[in-house]
Amino acid sequence: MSEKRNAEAGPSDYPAKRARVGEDQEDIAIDYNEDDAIPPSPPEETNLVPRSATINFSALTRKLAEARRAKDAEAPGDLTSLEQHRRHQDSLVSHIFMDQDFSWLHLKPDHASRPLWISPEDGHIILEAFSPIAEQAQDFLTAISEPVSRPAFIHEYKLTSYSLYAAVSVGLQTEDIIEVLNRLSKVPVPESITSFIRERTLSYGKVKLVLKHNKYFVESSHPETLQLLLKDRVIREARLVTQQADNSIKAATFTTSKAPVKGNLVIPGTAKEAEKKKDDGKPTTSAQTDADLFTSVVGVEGDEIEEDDENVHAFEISDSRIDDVKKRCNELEYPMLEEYDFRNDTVNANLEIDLKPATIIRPYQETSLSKMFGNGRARSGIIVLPCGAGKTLVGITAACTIKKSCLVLCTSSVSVMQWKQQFMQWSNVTDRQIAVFTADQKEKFAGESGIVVSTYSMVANTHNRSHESKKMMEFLTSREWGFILLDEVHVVPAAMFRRVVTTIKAHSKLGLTATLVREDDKIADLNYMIGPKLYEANWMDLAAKGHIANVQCAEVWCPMTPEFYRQYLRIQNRKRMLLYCMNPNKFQACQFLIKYHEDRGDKVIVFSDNVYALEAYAKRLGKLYIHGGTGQVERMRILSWFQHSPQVNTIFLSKVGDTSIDLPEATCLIQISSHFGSRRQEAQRLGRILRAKRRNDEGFNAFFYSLVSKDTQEMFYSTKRQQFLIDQGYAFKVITHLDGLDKMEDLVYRTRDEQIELVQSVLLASESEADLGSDVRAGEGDLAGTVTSKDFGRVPRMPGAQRTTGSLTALSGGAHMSYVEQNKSANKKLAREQAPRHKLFAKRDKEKAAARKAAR
DNA sequence: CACTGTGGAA
DNA sequence: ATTGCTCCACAGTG
Repeated sequence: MSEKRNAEAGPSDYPAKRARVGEDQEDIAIDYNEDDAIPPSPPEETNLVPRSATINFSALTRKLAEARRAKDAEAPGDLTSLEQHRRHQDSLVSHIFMDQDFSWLHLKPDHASRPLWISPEDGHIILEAFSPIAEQAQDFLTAISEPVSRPAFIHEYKLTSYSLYAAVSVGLQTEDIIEVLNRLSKVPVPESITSFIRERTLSYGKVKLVLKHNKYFVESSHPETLQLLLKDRVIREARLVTQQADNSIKAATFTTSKAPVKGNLVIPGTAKEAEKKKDDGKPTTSAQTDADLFTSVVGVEGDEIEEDDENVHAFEISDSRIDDVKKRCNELEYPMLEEYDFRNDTVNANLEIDLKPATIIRPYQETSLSKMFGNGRARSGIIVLPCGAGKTLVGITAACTIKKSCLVLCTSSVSVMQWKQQFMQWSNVTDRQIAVFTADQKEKFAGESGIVVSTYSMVANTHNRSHESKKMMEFLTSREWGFILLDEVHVVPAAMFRRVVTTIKAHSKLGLTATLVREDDKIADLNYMIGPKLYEANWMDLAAKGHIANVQCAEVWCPMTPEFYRQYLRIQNRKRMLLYCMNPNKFQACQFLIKYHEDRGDKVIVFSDNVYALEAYAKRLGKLYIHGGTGQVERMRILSWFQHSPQVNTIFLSKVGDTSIDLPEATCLIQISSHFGSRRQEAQRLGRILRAKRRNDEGFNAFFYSLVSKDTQEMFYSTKRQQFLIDQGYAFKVITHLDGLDKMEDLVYRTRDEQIELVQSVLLASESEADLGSDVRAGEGDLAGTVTSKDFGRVPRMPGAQRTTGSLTALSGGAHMSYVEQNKSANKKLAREQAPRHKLFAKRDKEKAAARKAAR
C-alpha cells in the first residue's frame, strides 16, 4: 500500500491523481482508512507569521486529531448505525480536502447564530458577513486580527503576531480575546489557537515606554517583567539609576505609581464632549467609553480594560539609548508600546488649540481615536483609513487632544500646504502657531509651542542643506515634540523613517495611511518603528454608510489593433509598454468614456504613469494635463480650473496625482497605463475619488475605469493590481465592448492610416527615447559613436522585423537580423560584456562610481 | 528656470 | 523566486 502511495507521489503526480478520482470510491475509502487517517502536514512551516512566531499549528492539530481518533477507536461497537454511516461518509469525502479537512471540529449546537469559524491550522478566521452580528464581530476581529479579504459575504481574517500585538496595545486582555472568539465561533476555539494567543500576548503589551516629566521610563504593571528585561545587558546599561535621598539605590526598586485612567479625558468633536459641556461637573466614566466597542460585541461585563487599582512599575532609561533599548526589546519579544502621558507633562508647554465648535467627527473617526487615547495617554500607532475618509481630521483631532507642540510630516510640499489649510479650517489654531517648513518656505512658530508642517525629505535629508534649512533643522531637533503626525506612512521607506524617528524627539507618534500594503515587506518595519495598527476601517462599510463614495469599478478590455499588436510582438519587453498604452482602441475607449462622463456632469481624472502617453493623450483629446514637469503655478491654475470652471471637466495626471493632490470634485477616474502591479497605487488612485461626496446621498456612484489592452502584459498587471481592491470588497466588472463607441463623432484614430501613423510615431518616440525623459542615455548613445538614437528613429516606415533590439545591441555590434533575442539573461550578459568596452564608457562609469563612493 | 542629485518604486 | 532596470518626482543650486 505504501508503495503504491509512493509511486503516486512521484513526478507524474497529476495523472496519478486523476486516476484516483476515477477509481472505485470504496477502494479509496479503505485505502485511506488503512493509511494514516490524518494526512501529512505540509512539509515546510506555512508562512503564517513572521519567524518569531513559529508555532506549529499543524502539529497541534494532528495531536488533537489523534486524540480524537484514539477515543473513537475505544468503543467502535457503541456507535449507532447512523453514526457509523456518517463516519463512513466522512471518510469518503475527506480525501478531497486532504489536510484541509476540518470536519472533525465539533460544531456547536447553535452554530448557525455564530458568525465565524477559525482554522486550527493557520489562524485564519472566516466570518459570515451576512450574520446579524457580523458588524460587531468585525469590530472585534479588526482589533485582534489582520483583514485578508473582505468581499461581500465572506470575510477572511488572519491572526498574526502583529495583530495580537496591536490588540494588546489597544487594551484587550488575553482571556477576553479568547472568550469573545469562543462566543463568536461556530466551533470551540481550537487548542492551537488559544495557545497561540496566550503565547503571543504573554509578552506583548506588557512593557511600555513612557515619557514622563521629560524622562524616558520603561514601565510595566508586572515587576517581574522588568526584572527580566534588566537581565539583558543592553537594557541594563541604558538604565539610569536615580539617586535616592537616602542613597539607597538598590537596583531592584522601581518607581511605583498609580496606573492612569482615562478619567475625564474627552476627545474633542465627539458626542461625549457635547455631553460634558452640558453638565460640566460630572466627569464621564472611563468604563463607559471603553466598553463601547467590547461590550457591544458580546456583553462581557466587568472586563475592565484598565486595571484601575493596579500599580505600575518603572525604571528610567537614558534617552540617548532609546533606540537600542527599543530594538533590544523587540528582539526579546517584549516590544515596547509607546505612550505619552501628555496630561501630566508639565515640562512642555501646552498648545492652546481646539477643534472649532462646529467640527464634529464621525463615529469611525471617534473609534479610531478612542483606541489611541484609550487609557488617557496617547498611544503610538497607525490608523488606517481610506483616503477621503477624513484622515486629516483624525490627525488634527488627535493633535487637539494632546495639545502639545506638534510636528506634521507629509510626502510633498503640496500636501504640506493642504495640512496647514486643514488645520486652519477645522481647528482654532492661529496663523502664528502653525508654521511650514519646505524648500521654499521656512517658518518658525511664535511662542513656546506650535505646529510645524513639513515633508519627510526635508527632515530626513542629512546633507546638502542650505543654511536656512540647517537652522530650521536645529530648531526641530533641539526641542521636544509632544506629537508627531506621519501622513501616508506607507510610502515612507524604512531607512528614511528611521532617520526621522531618531532625529526628532517625539513623545507619541501617529501614522496615518490608506493602504497598509506594499509589494515588499517593509511594512513590518513600520510596525515596530511607529507602533501597532490601532484601527483599520472597512471600506465597504464606510461606503455603505455614505462616508465615502460608492465606487463602480470596471476594467475595459481594448483589443490591440493589428499594427500595434504586430509591433508589440516584435519589440522587446520594455518598449512594449508604450505600445499598449498608445493602443488606438484604448485611445478611443478613453475618449468615449470621457465624453460619456462629461455629459453626465462628472469630473474626470485620467491617470497615466507614462509621461509620454499622458502627453499624447491629453494633447490629442484637447485636455489639460499635469506631470512632474509642470510648474507649480501652472499646476495650481489647472487644478483650480478643474475644480471651479465648468469648461474644464477632465484633466490628465501623471504619478504626481497619486498622492496628496486633493481633488474632491472628481467623480470619475480613468486609468490608461499602469505599469507594474502595485496594489498600493491602485488603491491610492481609487482613493482620489472616494471623497467624492458631492452627490453621495442620492445613491450616487463614482466610477473607476481601468483601460487594459487585450492580450498583453497589461492583463497580468491589472489583475495583480486589483487584488487589493477586491480584498476590500470591490467587484470588478469587465467591459469588452463600449456601447455607442462606434457612433461617436470625431472619434480619434478611426482610420487605419491614422493608426499606422500613430504606431510610427510611437515607435519613433520609443526609439529616440529622448521623449521618454532621460537625456543622459541619449547622450551615451551618441558617445558610443556607432549609432545615434536619431538614426534609429529615422527609418520607421517599415513594420517588418529589421531591428530586434534597442540601441544597446546595436552598440555592441549585434544589430544583425540574425540576432534574435532568446532570453533576457543572455541579453544581460551581452550587455555586461560589451558595455564597458568603450573607453568613454569606462571612464564615465569610473567617475560615477567614485562619486558615489565619495558620497558615502 | 534649467540642471543635478537623491531617493523611491516595482 | 529574485534581482535588475528604468522612470519619476522633489529639493536645491547658480
